[in-house]
Amino acid sequence: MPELSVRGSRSRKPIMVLFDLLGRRWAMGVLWTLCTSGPCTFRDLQDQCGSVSPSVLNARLKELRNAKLIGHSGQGYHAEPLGFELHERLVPLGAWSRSWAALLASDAPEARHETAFTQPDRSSGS
Amino acid sequence: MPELSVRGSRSRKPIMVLFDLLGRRWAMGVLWTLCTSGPCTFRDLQDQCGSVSPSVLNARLKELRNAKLIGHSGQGYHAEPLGFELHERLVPLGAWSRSWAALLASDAPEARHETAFTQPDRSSGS
DNA sequence: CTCGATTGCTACTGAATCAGTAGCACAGCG
DNA sequence: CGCTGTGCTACTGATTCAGTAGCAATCGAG
Repeated sequence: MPELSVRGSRSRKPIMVLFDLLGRRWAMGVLWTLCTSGPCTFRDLQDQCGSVSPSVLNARLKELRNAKLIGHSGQGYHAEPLGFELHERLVPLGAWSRSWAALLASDAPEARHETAFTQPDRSSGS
Repeated sequence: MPELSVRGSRSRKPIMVLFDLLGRRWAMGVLWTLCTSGPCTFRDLQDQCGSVSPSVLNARLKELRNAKLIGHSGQGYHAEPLGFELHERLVPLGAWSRSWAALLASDAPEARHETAFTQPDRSSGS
């Protein structure tokens, strides 16, 4: 029963519980898409998020639904009030991320092929 | 070379790049700890985050450093200006998470053993 | 310098999660 | 009935994570 042992939100602090929920592949992306692109169907979400695996998408959808962040109606999936609230707190991140990305790009122009974080090497100690 | 192929931040949008960076185990937790508990050593971080694997912690540390969010001095690891900026945007999440957790707890008091998201089961026992 | 303690980090194994593909059940339409 | 669209599950292989052990370097004490 890995449900009650592994991802036990290592802490009781709500912020850590939230980080545990959002710190999963596509969790924030799905919420963001649902809040910015309006209601989407399962397959719309797959397409807009870059062909996520249906298994993973379904898992995130269930978790997000259990967290009361999103819901599912006849028109597809949609963000619920709580989800929009969280999204509101995430919006500043979107603005900040742009200046941050610009700074990173200007600081290491030749190193930002893809992710820019997972460098192949950082040798040259000291 | 998984560095340039897998986690390609499925999108070019900075927000998705950021979500890709933060959407990993302990990424946000490490930054949060560094910003709230001040400079920490490698092992302090391990302890305060709940015994993270050194391999994973080291990976997050490298990514966060490449992202210019944190740095490493003689006194241990510490958040850099950029990291504090991001933390500032994360603080509202902390406040919101508390009311959210309270709502979730009052809505399903007997279901919030641990994570409250990963339901133990949903497919009738067969 | 040697001892012991601390720090930063790597290596290894097994488990959990993720990606990618195929396919099924159900509903609406002609 | 056949066709299309939607929601979702199952399966396999790859990636990531957890947990443990251990090593090189550093620092204070003797």
